[in-house]
Amino acid sequence: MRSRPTMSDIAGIVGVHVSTVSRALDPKTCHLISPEIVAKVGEVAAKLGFRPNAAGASLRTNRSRTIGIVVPDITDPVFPPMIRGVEDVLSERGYAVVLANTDGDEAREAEVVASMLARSVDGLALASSRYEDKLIPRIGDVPVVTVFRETTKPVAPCVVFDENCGIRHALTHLVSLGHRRIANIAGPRTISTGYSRWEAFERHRREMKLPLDKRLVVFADGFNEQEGERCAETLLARTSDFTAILCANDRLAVGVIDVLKRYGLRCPDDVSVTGFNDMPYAGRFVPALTTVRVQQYKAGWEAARLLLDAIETGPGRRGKPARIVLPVELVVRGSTQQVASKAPPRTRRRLAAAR
Amino acid sequence: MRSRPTMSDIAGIVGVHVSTVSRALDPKTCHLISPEIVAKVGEVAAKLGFRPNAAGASLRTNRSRTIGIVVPDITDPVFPPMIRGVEDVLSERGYAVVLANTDGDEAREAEVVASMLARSVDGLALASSRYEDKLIPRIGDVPVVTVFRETTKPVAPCVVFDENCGIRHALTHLVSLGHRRIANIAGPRTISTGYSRWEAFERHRREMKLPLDKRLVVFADGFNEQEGERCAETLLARTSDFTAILCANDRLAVGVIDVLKRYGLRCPDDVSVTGFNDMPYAGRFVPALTTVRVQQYKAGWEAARLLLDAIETGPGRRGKPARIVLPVELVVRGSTQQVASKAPPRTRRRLAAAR
DNA sequence: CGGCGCAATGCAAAGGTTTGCATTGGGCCG
DNA sequence: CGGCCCAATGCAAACCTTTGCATTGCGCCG
Repeated sequence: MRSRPTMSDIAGIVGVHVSTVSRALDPKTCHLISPEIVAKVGEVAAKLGFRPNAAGASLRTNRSRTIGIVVPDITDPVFPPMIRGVEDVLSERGYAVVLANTDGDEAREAEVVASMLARSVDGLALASSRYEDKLIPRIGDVPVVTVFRETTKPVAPCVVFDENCGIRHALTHLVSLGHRRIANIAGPRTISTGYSRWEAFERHRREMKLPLDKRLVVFADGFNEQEGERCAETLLARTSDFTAILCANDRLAVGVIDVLKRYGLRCPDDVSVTGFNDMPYAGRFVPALTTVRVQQYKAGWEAARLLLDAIETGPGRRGKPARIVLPVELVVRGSTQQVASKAPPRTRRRLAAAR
Repeated sequence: MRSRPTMSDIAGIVGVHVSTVSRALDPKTCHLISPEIVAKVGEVAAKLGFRPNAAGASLRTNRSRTIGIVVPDITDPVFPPMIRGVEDVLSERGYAVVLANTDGDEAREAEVVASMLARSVDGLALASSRYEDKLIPRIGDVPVVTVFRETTKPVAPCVVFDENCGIRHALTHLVSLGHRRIANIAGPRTISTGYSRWEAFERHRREMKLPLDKRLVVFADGFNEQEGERCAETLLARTSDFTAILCANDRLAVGVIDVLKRYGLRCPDDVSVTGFNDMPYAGRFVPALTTVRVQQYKAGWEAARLLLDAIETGPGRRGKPARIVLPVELVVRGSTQQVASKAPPRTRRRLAAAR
């Protein structure tokens, strides 16, 4: 069982020095070598099934043609399209992608980033950063971008969505349907999306002169169905004096709708609900989710481009890091509807009956 | 800007040889070194923020503590849970995961596998293999497992589902609802799941003495909604003499249901439809999908264990490779229903009207 | 015809870690 | 008290590639 052929093997066969082989095989340096030798080397390499040993190259060059992607949980449907976007850009340029999940845990994130740095990744795409992130500044000299999220201080380039605009669209839509008492299931404010969607809700609520009622705002501790359920329970325990619920994300909305149903409230007949992200299949749910569409794939795509720029132009740390804001789009579906004129009292009655 | 600290740096500070540092840092060899030195080395390493350079280690040992996962498309919801299962097992043991998509393209798969081999992955989990796979035998001496899929010749260990049992459950369920004329949207027979689900359908159709009608079987070229739509169109163009459609996977079923609706046929009122996989959120679709639940996460988990075994026990190529078959479970939801006594003629009439 | 420059190739070091073998020193047994 | 063994550590090679510099040989210009 011969082990993997190396450049020395090729050099031996062709009868040249190993450095010649190295140059012949590299498109950027093969012009230095006579065409015949380049041809012969290529031929022998192919016959032997030669594959350059990445470890050797990495050791010498301190680069690995590998980048890391860190997400909270690949099982959350918003991430796969983003990851795919990154991979599509990068694999075309010969980069490999190493992936890790953190479950939103800060310590775990530090671990996986360390493990990636140990593997000499050339760049990192973080979709798991917190709004006040302590980790990124300590990463040092490997390029980092954040995707879907950003940090309070612009410490790394980021690709984010126009959250403010998205929330404004959703709220405007609800108001145009006659809703005035609108609850907000907000995301965790420790995460930029959670924070800015909540902030946008408050801003536009004021501007649209909707009534202020602190009971109508509940903060989730995570972006998932379970938290959506918990928050809906909390909300309903406080009051049922609302006709619509704006949720900071689709999965929260799904959980909320489940609880409404459990309490005998129908969506959208009794309560309209909006989500955010337009996650895959959101249009096939029952009810089909009215939500804000974001370009998940594009975000990954842009993040990868940013990363490539940073990697290939070196540490151009001049001025502020780039901040790409992708436009969003409201998608109106079945989970929102014109407010029923007599909705609030009826809601209350049903709720009482369900207890 | 100091570059990354190395073992030499630590050795210099502590005043020992670099090999001593190496041994002190490795849990498997640190018993060879006096406890005081181990402590001091650990201390200095921590202070310096030392991270072993994986390239150096990999060069020396020919192992990288990295494994590769190859999937057709991470955007297909069945894969993320599986990937997560692999990662959970592996990351705990200090392995990193590199991920690649192939879009089911054979050449692309060869490419990404080559790129992973160049990076000295210690193992490969393939969810993209074809039934007659030419690639795996050429991989050589790095352990491979296939997940979700298998090959005709048992050339590598695999983790698959009990497809036969799943199809039997689905078919039994439909028959118990009074369906007799049942169409089959089968998957590509070039893929083991496609092949064995189709084969199981035929076997159990015979055993249950359901009528044989070749027009009722349509083969998809891929497991996605678009192919589901195409196949449904094909089926309807041939005949509408059926009351149920058994689909080889959920995404096909989703596409099928779309087309039925477009033709004015309601699911489940006019036609019952079953899927396979119970992909995430399949229970929230409209109609909620009756389908066969498979353990995606568990499959990844088992695959990772198999891989670890193979990696750590060396090439124990004795006997046939392991074949783990995970049990499945029928999940009855809203897309199937008792056959309407007058369904077939009515179906036909509606179909005619839609044209 | 001599010298210069350039094209093609060789040389050797470097990069960080691991590991078989060598060395040292101390303790223990005979 | 001498010899032996073991524990602790050092030494050096090996893993494979890249790359700055050296070398060679040839062609061309002056």
